[in-house]
Amino acid sequence: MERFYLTTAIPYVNARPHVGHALEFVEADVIARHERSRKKDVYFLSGTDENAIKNLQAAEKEGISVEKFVAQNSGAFEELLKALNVSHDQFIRTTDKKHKAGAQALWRATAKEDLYKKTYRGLYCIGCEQFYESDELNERGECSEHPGKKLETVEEENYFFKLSRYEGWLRELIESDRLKIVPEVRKNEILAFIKKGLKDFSVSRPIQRTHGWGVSVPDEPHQTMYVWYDALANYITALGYPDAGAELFKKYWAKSDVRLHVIGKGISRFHTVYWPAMLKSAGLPIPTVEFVHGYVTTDGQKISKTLGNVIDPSEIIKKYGADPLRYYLLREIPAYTDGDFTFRRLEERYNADLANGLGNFAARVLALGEQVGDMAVARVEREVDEKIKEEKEILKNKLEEFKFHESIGAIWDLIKCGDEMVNDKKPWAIEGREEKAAAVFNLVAILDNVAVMLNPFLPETAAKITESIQWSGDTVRVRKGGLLFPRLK
RNA sequence: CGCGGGGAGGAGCAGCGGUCGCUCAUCUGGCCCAUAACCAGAAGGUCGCCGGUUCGAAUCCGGCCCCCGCAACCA
Repeated sequence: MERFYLTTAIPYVNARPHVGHALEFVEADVIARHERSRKKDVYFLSGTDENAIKNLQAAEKEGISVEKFVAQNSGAFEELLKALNVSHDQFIRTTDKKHKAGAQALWRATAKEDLYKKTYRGLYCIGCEQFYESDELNERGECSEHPGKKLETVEEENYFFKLSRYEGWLRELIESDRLKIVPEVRKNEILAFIKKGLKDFSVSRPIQRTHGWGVSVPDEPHQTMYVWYDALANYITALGYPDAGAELFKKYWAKSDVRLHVIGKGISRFHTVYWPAMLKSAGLPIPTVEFVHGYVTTDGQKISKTLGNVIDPSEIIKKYGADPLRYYLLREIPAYTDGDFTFRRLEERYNADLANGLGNFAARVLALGEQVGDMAVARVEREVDEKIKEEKEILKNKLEEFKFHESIGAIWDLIKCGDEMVNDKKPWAIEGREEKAAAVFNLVAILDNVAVMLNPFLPETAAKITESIQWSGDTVRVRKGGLLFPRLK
């Protein structure tokens, strides 16, 4: 059986999840559910990245311990996954002991010549506890967060990773699609970045700055791993790396047919440049595909706390339900670029597509079905059958390219076709019971297939439809349930 | 000259060399199984501006204007 491993990125937990995180979770979930339905052996990982220095500062601001702080926020992410009905198999936290040990093992496995110590010298802001480049500062040479505070020139010794050594290899890897980056725009972006020349990057921080928060460098008690170095490792530590006997690691990393990372555009460099190089250095297989989605803006603006336009996805779910949010993210946000979220648009989509489209089609077919009672299972009309096959093919092909918005569109094309058929055949006016039942049967078949196609996208709704169509031997009976999506307002 | 994306009817998008297409909203007609839903049809655009290539350009080339991202710890 073909093996398929996929992951979401593990978000930072210095704040609660916003609607953008929901986009990535839902997209990854659609892939996972779709591949499972195609009888692939799927393993789906999500989790949280908790070892960043910034968590220390954020926790301090709220006056709680950093452990408690990250646990709280990590919990919020896990709850969001649940509320969205995401079907992940594991949720990893990078503060897990297992993960930390795994990250250290990856460090140890890294080729000796790739890790070296170097002195770093830069402008350091005591307030922010971070380095700044001179062009990031204002005219007086101060950071925007702490005006009036002079930056200090600080010198520290860090470990560096010899990324430069992998320049040619990475370029070939990506150009040849052995590591496939979707969409093309992102592939080109990364190639342009590589062609400019790769610099070695710092992979550790002195413990004075991290206060011991994070994963310590093996045999170097005074150094903490750079948070990205440990974070990226989550994709394999979750599977049991480095334990040689770890079944999951063998199955879903070492010998998997597909290793897919679903990530946002802001972190593509880490995933398509650093991460493959780190794995290569440690002699491990690299990912096969990386899908880079765009960002969700709200009212056309970038989501940011300072703008105060952060939308809490759990609020949307509470008000409209999980499937309507899933639908909006998948249909309204173009898969390859940024998309906008507004409540107005959500309500428009809800009424037009979910209530009037899907919901109403289901209601009229089920009502007709209930009228005729038991229907004989027969071959569906050729025309209908072909239409169903055609739309299923479109759905599958578009999904393989991660074009969620176009993929889900195929289902609505089928619904449209079903609606036309109802108007055209007028089953309610057919006199003979047999003829009437036969006409309705074709409509039920369409609805049934709509449910199957809908399953990866709107699992709750798909299940409701499936429940109301009862197949038993050579007859099928239909039970009209409540409204799938009551119209708003 | 830092890199990239984009400017299309009221809104959002597909098209990327051959009569501007789709969805939503609007109007008219049909239907009455259905959630004032569904079906058919209509109206609405000089495809950012200027110039060029071409028999022919939203589509290719050059210039300009305007938005928006990224620029090595943002999904």
